[in-house]
Amino acid sequence: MRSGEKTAHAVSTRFDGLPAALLDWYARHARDLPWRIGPGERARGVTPDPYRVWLAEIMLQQTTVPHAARYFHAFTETWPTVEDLAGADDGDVMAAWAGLGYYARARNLLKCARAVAEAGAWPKTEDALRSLPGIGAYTAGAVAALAFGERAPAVDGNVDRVFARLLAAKGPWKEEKARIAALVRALVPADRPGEFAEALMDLGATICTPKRPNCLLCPVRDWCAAHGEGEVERYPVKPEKKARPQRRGEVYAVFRGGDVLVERRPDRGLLGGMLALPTTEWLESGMAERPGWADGGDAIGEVRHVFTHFELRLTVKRLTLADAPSGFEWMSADEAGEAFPSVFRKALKLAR
DNA sequence: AAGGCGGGGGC
DNA sequence: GCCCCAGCCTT
Repeated sequence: MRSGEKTAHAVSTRFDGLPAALLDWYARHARDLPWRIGPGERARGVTPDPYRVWLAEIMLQQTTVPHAARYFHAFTETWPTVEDLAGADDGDVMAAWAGLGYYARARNLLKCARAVAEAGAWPKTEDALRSLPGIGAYTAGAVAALAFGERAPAVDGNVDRVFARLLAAKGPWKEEKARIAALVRALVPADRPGEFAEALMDLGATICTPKRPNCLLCPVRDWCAAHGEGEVERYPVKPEKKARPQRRGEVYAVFRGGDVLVERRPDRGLLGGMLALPTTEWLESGMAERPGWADGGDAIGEVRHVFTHFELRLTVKRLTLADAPSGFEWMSADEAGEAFPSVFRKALKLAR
């Protein structure tokens, strides 16, 4: 027997009964989330609004449920349909996303909404969804399964962890993830792909947690190789992370009455497209050049902020100017504070 | 294939 | 402090 056949056959019987056991558990323990319809409604043929499913999935990328939920309510209140969002002002959307992070998501959110509004309808297959801005492998599968009932897998960090444990996956993490993706695709039940996706995510979020998993309550424990080994928390085995370097710079809180000086950051790169305070470059060593108009300000303190790949210490200087330097403009400090990403919110709060 | 890209909460 | 989280895009 060729190894491919052997693997495929082993997979097909190894997890017999797991989807049914998982769905049975989900019928009793599904989380009630704002973008979901319950198992009961789904059984009566109700399907969720693709716009709400998509919006939630984008917000949930690398983001916790409680954090995303607050933004989900605000967005659906302000822009109830994808056509509403497509017609929104860019700055309004970026301001509404402020504080949620990974701002390329918001830029792609608008691109995607406008593409869908222009087309007049959502693409309804995994492959077609995958080609839209901001929709990758996970989100395409999730929207296809949840909103359109396609037999597609939704493999996120939760599902990777669950299957790393079921398989006691000891190999290189990249290879294990590819193996898991293929396995989950093969296991999706044709009649209930959306509930299967939600069930796996709920299992990962509430039972098969990163720390102290609750194996006693796990509906798929009988299939779990890691539980058999008695070392569930050992999995998944991920590559080591690199240390975060330190960067430093200055940021300027420049006031004119109740207004503060702001700029719009370029669309690419860190905090791209976001409203910002004037700042020097942020360097690991050496002193960044200070703009001439910023000489003479009072250093009033320091803010620290952690980004994905570096830690930042910013000296905050406060000053007043009569005229806005080229490239900057005045905005009410209250309004600016709402539209800033977190690092500039911290600096403004310190300076006020 | 690897690295850039936010932010908050749990422990 | 360190960990992780409903990942995607660019190079």
